[in-house]
Amino acid sequence: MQYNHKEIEPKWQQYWKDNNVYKCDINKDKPKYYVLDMFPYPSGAGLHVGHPLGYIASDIYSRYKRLKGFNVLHPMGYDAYGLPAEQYAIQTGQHPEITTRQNIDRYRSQLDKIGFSYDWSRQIRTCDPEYYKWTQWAFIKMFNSYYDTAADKAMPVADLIARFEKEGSKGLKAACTKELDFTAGEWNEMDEKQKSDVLMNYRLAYLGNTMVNWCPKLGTVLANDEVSEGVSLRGGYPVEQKLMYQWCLRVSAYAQRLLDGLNGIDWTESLKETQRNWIGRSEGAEMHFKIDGKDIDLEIFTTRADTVFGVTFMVLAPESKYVDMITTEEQRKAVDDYLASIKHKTERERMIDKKVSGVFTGAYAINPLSKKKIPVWVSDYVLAGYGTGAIMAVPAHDSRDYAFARHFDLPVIPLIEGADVSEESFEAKEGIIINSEGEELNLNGMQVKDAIAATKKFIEEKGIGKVKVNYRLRDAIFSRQRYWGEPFPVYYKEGIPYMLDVEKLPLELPEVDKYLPTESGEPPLGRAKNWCTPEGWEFEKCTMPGFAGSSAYYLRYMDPRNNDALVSREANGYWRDVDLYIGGTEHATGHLIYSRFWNKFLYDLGEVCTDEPFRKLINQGMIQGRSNFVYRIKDTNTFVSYGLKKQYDVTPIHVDVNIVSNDVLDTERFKAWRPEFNDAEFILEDGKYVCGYAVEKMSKSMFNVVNPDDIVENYGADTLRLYEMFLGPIEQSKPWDTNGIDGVSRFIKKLWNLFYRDGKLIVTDSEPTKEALKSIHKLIKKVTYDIENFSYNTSISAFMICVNELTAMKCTSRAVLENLTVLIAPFAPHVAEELWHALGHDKTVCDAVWPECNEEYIKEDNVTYAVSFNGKARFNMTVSAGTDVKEVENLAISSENSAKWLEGKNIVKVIVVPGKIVNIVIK
RNA sequence: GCUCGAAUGGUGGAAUGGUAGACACGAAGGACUUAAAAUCCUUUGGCUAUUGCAGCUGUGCGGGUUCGAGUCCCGCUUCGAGCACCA
Repeated sequence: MQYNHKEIEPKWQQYWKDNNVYKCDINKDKPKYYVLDMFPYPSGAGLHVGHPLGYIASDIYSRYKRLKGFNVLHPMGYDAYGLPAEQYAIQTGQHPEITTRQNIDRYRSQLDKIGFSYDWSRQIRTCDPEYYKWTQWAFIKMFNSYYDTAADKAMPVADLIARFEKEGSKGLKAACTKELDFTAGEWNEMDEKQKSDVLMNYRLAYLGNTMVNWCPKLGTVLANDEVSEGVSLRGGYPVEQKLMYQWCLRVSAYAQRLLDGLNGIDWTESLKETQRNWIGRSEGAEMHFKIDGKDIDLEIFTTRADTVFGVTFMVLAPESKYVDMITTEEQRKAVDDYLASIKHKTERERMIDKKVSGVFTGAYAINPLSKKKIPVWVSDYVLAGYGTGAIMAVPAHDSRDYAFARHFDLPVIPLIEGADVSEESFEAKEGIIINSEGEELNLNGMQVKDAIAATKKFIEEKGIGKVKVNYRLRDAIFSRQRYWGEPFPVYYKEGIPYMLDVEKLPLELPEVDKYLPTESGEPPLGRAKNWCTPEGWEFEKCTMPGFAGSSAYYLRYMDPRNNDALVSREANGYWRDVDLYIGGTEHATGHLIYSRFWNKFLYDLGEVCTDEPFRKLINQGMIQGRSNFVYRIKDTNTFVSYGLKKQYDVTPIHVDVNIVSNDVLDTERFKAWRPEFNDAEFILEDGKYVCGYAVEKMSKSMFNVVNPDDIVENYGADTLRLYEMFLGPIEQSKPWDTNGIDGVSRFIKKLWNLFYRDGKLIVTDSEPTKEALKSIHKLIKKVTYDIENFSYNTSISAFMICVNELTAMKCTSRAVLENLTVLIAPFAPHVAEELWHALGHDKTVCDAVWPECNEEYIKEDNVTYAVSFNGKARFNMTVSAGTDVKEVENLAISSENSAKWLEGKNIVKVIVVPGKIVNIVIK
């Protein structure tokens, strides 16, 4: 039998399916292991060769762990809600459900061809009502919870109400939108609406008036992680700031826990760093500056408390509530004009426009330490959303304050010895403090670090301010003015939102006639008929964002068909958390933050048993495209080969990489490719047309998309799997280049030929030779080590070496080849299954046991030392294994080869590294 | 601007502080073949030798630690990623 992937791959895929080989259930006799891929959004373009990279890596690990005796949970599903299907629906009128289902089917057939070991019985789709029931359920739970900052966990809102009834807001420690102050009596006097508004201030899922990223083109709001540099991540449309009444999740309440949790999990340092940046913790102080002549405390946040004596003015964000309160009559018009001038500017325009602008309010504040009067200004360089929306300006030591001071000719007082502030600000946080002596506090002569601490202590004691930690992480805006998403389980009665009973879930997405907003500007759900409770109360018309459905899907896989709980206690107690999670870095500040938040919330509720959902995470690199170019001589239809193009005036044109091999163009197929090239002529070099190349994003427009189906068709799934892993470390981004694939293809054939010659099985029961045992046990050791360290490319190299060795020694021993088959099974499951059965096994190779390395076999008989003089290797010396170190030293010195190096020299010392090197230091 | 990574042949990439370039691609030469494909063998970092065994040099740049540095430390350069009027 010849190796024929077209025959064996469909055969074993069918066998695995028929025998439910990859179905897994709770089995308390085995340790569990949970391997998860980030589930895909099924786009219309199908999979390209880059998508399966992470899936192959996780599949190898799953199969390996199974052979190691673990009960492995390895599921797959689809993140089915998303904008592209909806955009397509708007254009064509086709229901997004239909598009989504078609795309899912396409994905599934592509995935099936690669031979993954998913337990498809656990498949989930986020758009299935039985799935999103639990997304809605979690939302209700969040609505009914608040964050107790004393207990540092989520608690029921019912407890909060009980507390308000007894003692009002006194002494409450809770995450909130703004600090409220009321007595029990006041609370009990409030009507339903007022109470609802107060509670909204604390709920983890709340309705709030927030500045949102509004994208007019998409007709929806977007979360911070869905916007980059003022444009939407999807589509690249401009995004503007708008105040809207929206559902939000109080993610910020979990900021510190999200930060702390990073320390205990096995993620790459760069990914953790990205999350730390995103959470953006900064430790500082909140201070009060009195407004001169008014009973107003201006609250600011600073990380540089030591610089208070250098504050020469203050700045408010244009949106700050203080602006209106303190502006004097004389300045009123100037301030109003300024506010109007920036109001029509979008966030993006504000960012691009780095010109200094601002206006004086007419008011003065009193510096609490120096007691000096300082002017208060308004400027858009201060952000409303961070800190308190007001700053104390220290132009000597902050570049933005410096620019502002220079522009409006405000004083600059240097505070650090030797700092030259004539040209620019001095921002280093070190040096000796000067010019900082007040009536009660003197910082002069201190180091910056000590001065910060001393100032913080002082202001706390005097009640001028308090130490405060600020986070950049904002609450997640949870409403989308879209159709294709989870409906909120919310209805409104007289303007007050109420949650649907959990028993009535899921609240299914209704049908609409069109997927556009209504004429009155309501979201598409405004078109749904009878979108209200039986009593006639209207349902929420927004839907949930993309990250809603992906925030807890890993929990649902544990118990996907449970209709009574997101996941049963039993299933969650057994599977616990994801041991290995593989996916792209692009989710670092989106999904991976929301998921961790969601999980921590469910943990607080006692619904899940682990605080962190993903124990180890690997980011697979992006596969880029490798585009090819042909060079057309201007105004002709003649194409010149790469090496000769300099002699002509040429235009590079993208050419389909599928008609190019090793950068050599198939000219006949090129002519047939497109009508305009039918009569193309070529100027060749060495009889070939050589193309240029470039690394670009893999996309249709670059003609560099390589489809995994084509590779499977031509080379087989096993070759595709091996080659994707052989390309380089999984975490590294790299361009796809099909050229090297022949190498792994040859390897599989060589492996096959160890078992078959002239179509006949040549495996014998003969005793394996010592060399064969050594070769295979070295392989066992190497491959085991490499898989554990996700270094798949080097383990494939080891396979190649071993197969070459066994071929050279004509090894036909069953014992050796059986081990080889099990070792290759995670990488190339089809060929392994075929060979395993050929060796006479009835059961699947998935039930085999991973072989153990026997060190006895790989012990070297002889050990070769590199003998060097002063670190320069000069000759090799072979001694028998186990030779005493002292003896090795003597042999090296007395060797003939040493003679000329030692001539007339003194030996200073001799260093022997066991099994490796002898270095003789001479003088 | 701040933070984190990375830099090794023509290419993808190997190297617990111990003979740098494993493995693979590509290229060159050869064998088999009427021919091609497939397969197999040899060479392949650079330079000098190749009628001589060999020698020198070499992991972005400059220093340092060490008997010994691609690997550790300090200072740069370039590229990539994240954050960014965040006070």
